[in-house]
Amino acid sequence: MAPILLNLPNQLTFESNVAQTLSLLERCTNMMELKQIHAHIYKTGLIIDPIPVSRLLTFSTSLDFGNLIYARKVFDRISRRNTFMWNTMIRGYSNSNEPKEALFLYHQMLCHSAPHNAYTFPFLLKACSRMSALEETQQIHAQIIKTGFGLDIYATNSLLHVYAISGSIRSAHLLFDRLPHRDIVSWNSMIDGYTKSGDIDTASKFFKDMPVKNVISWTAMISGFVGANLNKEALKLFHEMQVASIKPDNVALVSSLSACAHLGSLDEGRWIHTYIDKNGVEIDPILGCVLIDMYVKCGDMDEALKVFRKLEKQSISAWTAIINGFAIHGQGQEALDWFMKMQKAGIKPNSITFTAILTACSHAGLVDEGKLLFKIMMTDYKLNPTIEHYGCMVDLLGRAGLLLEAKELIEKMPLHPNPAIWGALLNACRIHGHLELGKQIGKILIEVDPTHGGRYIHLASIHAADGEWDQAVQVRSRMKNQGVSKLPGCSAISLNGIIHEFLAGYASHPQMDEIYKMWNQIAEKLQQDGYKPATGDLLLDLDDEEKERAIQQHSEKLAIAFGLIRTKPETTIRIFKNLRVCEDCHTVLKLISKIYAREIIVRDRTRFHLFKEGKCSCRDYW
DNA sequence: TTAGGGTTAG
Repeated sequence: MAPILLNLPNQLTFESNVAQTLSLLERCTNMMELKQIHAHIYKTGLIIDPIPVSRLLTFSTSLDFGNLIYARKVFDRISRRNTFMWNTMIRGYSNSNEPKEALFLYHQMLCHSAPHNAYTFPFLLKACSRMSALEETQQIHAQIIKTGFGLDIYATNSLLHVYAISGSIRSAHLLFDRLPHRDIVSWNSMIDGYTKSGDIDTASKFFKDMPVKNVISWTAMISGFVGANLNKEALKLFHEMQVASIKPDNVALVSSLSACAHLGSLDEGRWIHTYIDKNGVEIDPILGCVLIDMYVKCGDMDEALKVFRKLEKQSISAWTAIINGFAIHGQGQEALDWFMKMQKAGIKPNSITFTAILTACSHAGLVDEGKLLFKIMMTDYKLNPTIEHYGCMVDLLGRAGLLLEAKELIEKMPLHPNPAIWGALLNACRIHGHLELGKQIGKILIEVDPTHGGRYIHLASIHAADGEWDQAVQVRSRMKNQGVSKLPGCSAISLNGIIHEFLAGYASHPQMDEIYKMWNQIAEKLQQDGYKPATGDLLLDLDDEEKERAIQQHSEKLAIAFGLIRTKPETTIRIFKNLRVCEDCHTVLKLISKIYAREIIVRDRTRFHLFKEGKCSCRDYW
């Protein structure tokens, strides 16, 4: 380690020693150097001077290079601690993974009758916000008023922020209304609080009403829209932000890229990537990860890999995003290869990496590999499986037809099964025709998830598949009586940067006549190829002709017909669907890829399907 | 000293 003290003269006056030591502390870049300076401070008697000691604390509590344990040892040995020192330690803990310690320290501060200042409360409240500690926040709120800091904008804004994001948005709103002084931070916290409480309308109202907006206000609203799955609104706001001449920073770019990933908007995503390159935006680890994920979810693995290779440092999240990319593209072996590569590069997989690799095994039918990975995750990596991992395993076993094993896993798992777990098992029952078990699980699912329309549809379709039409109709009416609606199937296709959306059975597009005409042509060619509509997925008690008509109006069929009209021969057609592709549409898309010699890429709710020459990349395993 | 970001099963 560099001997930082080498050039320090031996004989110094007290004053010039203070000056030179402070200058050394300013240049200090790591704990080893800091320890040398600390020894020097001790040896030369500077330890009685509060300024160098405070600087020691500031450095050793810093997030990047600090060592909080060391800082605490220094702090505990200081005989006369001033408010700055207490605050520095409280701030250190509030940013650490033991924010509770900040509150303990504050308690000690009170016991020592050390005076507060305006900096004490924001640090303390930061600790509360990290823990969502509402009761403690209320106590500190009282303390703020008692000690006369009730009008301090930093203290009140910090309070507002904790209330807003810790599940007490009403307290935040009350406080906001009573504040004699509000600034942009107060408004931004309200926007963030309302979006995090799921009330996007009130958040929008605050955004609209605020007198001045900065990049944080715009980003809080954009990420609020993304969180509410209103990705189109998020991108619209991103554009409005450019019109308002607000320069997006990394956080704004991350939120907007995330919206592109959800929508599958490759063109928009590319535009943002170009913006990043042109403006020399530094790709930090989060931005890098989201950029990869955007390309992954828009179906462009090659570009995702290019971004990955160009990253200055490949973080665990970047590796995970790539592995997940291969997983959802059904390239199980590549996912496994990258998982090995990652470990060779010295990166230890985390819990999310295992979710990605188990998903890869599940989508590719790699049962033995998945089982082994699930085991070594616990034994070798000491990671406790979460509900997500169990979800992957139930899906992996269920899809492979090992239903009993999947059911056993659910019964034995130490966590309470959630709707997703039952959903995975139900899907397996549907694939493998285990109707009795399917009915049992369908009933359980409706009980645990009564507001989810898809659950009723599932159960009704299983009854229908078993010819129990009365039961199917009963489930449907129960759904109707409960006021639950089904999420309509929606397929989107992007042409020249414009997204065209199609809803199942809903003739909303201006070119609908042309689209139906095209579909009739397609249907004729399909028939010539020996295709018969598979109506098994339909739950309604319709006659066969009606069933055929209903199935012909599935959104992906309308989107493909439109894609064939509007794109040149041989162009790849990309479709994004909000639900799972049905069996009939899957068959049809395979045939169209052969008859029209087109590559068709469909991203459904869970994965990508690449239809080419009459086959699908999922090998009909989805 | 206070406010906004990511990768995760179905």
